[in-house]
Amino acid sequence: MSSSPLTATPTPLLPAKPKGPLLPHLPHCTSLRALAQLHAAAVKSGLGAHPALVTRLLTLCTKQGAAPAHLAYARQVFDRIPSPGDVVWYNTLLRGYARSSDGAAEAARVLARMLEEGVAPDTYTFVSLLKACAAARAGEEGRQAHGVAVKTGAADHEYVLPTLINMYAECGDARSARAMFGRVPNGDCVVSYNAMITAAVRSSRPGEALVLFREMQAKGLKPTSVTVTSVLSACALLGALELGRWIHEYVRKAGLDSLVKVNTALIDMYGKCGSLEDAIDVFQGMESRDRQAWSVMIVAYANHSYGREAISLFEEMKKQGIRPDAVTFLGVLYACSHSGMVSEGLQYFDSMREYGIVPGIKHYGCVTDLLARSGQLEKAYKFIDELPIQPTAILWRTLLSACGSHGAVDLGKRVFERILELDDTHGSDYVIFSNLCANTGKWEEMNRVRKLMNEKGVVKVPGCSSIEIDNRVHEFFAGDGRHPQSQDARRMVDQVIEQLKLVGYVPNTSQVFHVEMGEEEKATSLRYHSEKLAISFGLLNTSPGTTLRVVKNLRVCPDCHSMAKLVSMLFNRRIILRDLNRFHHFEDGVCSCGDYW
DNA sequence: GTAGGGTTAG
Repeated sequence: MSSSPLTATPTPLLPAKPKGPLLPHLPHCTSLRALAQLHAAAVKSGLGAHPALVTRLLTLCTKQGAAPAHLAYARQVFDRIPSPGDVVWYNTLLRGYARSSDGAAEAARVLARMLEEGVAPDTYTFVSLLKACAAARAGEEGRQAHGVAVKTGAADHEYVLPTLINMYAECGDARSARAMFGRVPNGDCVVSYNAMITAAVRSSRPGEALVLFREMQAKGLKPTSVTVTSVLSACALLGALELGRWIHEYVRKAGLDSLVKVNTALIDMYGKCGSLEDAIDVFQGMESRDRQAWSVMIVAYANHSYGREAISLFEEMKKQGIRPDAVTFLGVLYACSHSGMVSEGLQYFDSMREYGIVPGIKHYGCVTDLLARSGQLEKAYKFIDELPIQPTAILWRTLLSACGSHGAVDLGKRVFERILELDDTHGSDYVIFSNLCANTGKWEEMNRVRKLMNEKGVVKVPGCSSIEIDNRVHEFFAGDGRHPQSQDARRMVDQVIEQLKLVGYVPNTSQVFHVEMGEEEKATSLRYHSEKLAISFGLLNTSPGTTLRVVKNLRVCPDCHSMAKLVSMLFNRRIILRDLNRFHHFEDGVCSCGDYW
């Protein structure tokens, strides 16, 4: 610091009439204090509003990653100028607001001042202004900015239109976004398509994203790296492995396979679509990897129940000097909780502090899961109860589900009541608790819960599983016969169950209970759970040694899990079973999750 | 200067 020219008296450093590359040391100075010093000196020598200095100051204060304090300082500098006449100054300041998440109101004030001063906004002005509105989800400011853009004729500019689309989409106004998209001449603008596709993915409408993607291809528009990353996200949401592979092929042909973001999206897609091998291949083939690339691979291992591998990757990442962030730690904690690595998980949780990461609700959720799954149920209850932040129903739900698998009906009742205080609309809470009652013989309590469930009109979603054989996807719903070969599949389930019984398989207790209660329909739907139908159908149509990839979009029940284990051994198949967003790999009677799930 | 990758539980 003592050798820095900034600590010397700054005044002589300022030439009377700065021109050309002003103050050679200025671009290197990033501390607010040093900047303030320079500006004060400039003001003193009457150069406070010198264009080159102001531009330089504003640029430094509003650059990527600038602290909010820098941005506030930029505003101060700007306000000191008696009558700013150069549109570039406004634009530079606005660029700063575009990069912050709460600068929409300030940005709108800057536009107002421009108009007051009679400075005409240009296309750059609107791009930054609209970006600021999008980042802050400020639809009202965005609409006003749009109005001004229309008046000045900037609204249909090739850079402004995609920004408008994005702004409306981010602010939740899909109709206006569509309307802006409709203004694109012939609809042949890749960036506008990208904005629309991205918006669809971000609001969880992956199907819509794919429709747009096909439409742009039909028009002969060439997908860019941005297009493929968004479309890969859509594939990940849908579990569309084949389309994902097709995009991967395109990525290779188009030479986009060296881009870190594209590869990260590929790893994520493969991980979420159930092909861990392909995810690993992409990761290993990368020339360089950033924090997100490492994180996404760790999350993929964790989601496939390969906890040890996730952890060793995390250690390798740190060794290579990449700093983990909040998401990386989520992957690590998740990995620990699914491999029964309780003490390691708690240690990693504590180590977050060393990286200056404040745990969020999701991290607390992982720790709850870690404690609860391993049977430390009271400890988990206390943990949630004493959180520094307000727990959500999700947190209690995690504990309730562990109470279910540990048969802890008394604690389960307390937890169930905590959940109802926060959210009484979630069907699975009633199901888990009533099953817990059934399994522990608390029939009266169980009937009470069922009645409550009917009173609340809780919606039950039928379980659905699909399996792909020879490029055809077969869909099965719990207990029903809508698949043309569902009768074959059912017969196969019965056969499989009979064979499994010989090696110690016991059908679950609630199924037995329903039969005893004369509730045939419920018993049937349990006997023919969608994943059982899909697995059995897979057995009918493949030969030993093949891999069955079964996608279930709801939770897999313990019964089906133990069935899949035995099937993998008895019928010599590898089974990859999707369980919500996780995957279980069954081989030779063993599951990758080690039954920690 | 436009658009893009990773986020608990059930």
